[in-house]
Amino acid sequence: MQRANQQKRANQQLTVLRALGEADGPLSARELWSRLIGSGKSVGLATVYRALQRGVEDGTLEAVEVLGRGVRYEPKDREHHHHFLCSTCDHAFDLFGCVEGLDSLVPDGFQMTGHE
Amino acid sequence: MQRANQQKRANQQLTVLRALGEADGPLSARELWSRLIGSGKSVGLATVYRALQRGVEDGTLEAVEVLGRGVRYEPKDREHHHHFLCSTCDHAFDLFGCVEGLDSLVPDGFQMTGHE
DNA sequence: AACAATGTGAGAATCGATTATCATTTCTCC
DNA sequence: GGAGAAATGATAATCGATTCTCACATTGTT
Repeated sequence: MQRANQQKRANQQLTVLRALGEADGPLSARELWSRLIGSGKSVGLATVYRALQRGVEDGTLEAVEVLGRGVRYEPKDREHHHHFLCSTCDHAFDLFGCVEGLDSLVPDGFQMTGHE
Repeated sequence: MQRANQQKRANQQLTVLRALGEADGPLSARELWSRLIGSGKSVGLATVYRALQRGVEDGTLEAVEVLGRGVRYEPKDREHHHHFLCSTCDHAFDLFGCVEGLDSLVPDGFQMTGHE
């Protein structure tokens, strides 16, 4: 029996999603996991993946691609925005607002359904 | 000794780079390889990787990231442009021209060095 | 031709990211 | 409190992409 030095572990999913919601940009599964561990929360990487996966399934989260750094996740309730990657700290941040002139670039025969 | 049914194989690197140059957009190593094989050219996947790698090293090629589809390569001599992914055929095409209004989105404290 | 340097192909090995497995633990509902 | 469902963590397995290895082919040089 050992429990004393083991912190209470309940509904880790919420813990995970909450941490993601507090981030200033999209996080990868591993980044999110690191933050959790770093802040003293004890969760397994697998649980983080599960939480993210469900989040995407039920539409709470959105998976976005940040350049060559793989998939990252963020709450879907944020308004339309983009991201930028800081070349100094290598972290992806939210970038609110949007560019213009995209429509005019679309070649004939194609129809734009969205942009990232 | 077997040679008859084996096509002449010389400077495959050139064959690879030429094929890439004829593409209408950036190609991944595998895509490029498939095209070569498909068009009757016999090259090894490893050779394609080597050709791309050297191309990037000597500045002939540029590695670009296309959404969640991994790294793709294209000749570096093409003027500044972007890409779009056809959701029907799942192929990445070149998109000439550029968007506007990016500068104004950059938060204070950051400096934009480029965009993709 | 002979030798050394380089190029090539096929497949094994590696590397990261993600998923699957399974023994436990926690929850939910009676 | 107890039974079964769901959640969790540790780690093995998987999957793709890329790199490595190595025997052999090709080219370049005398």
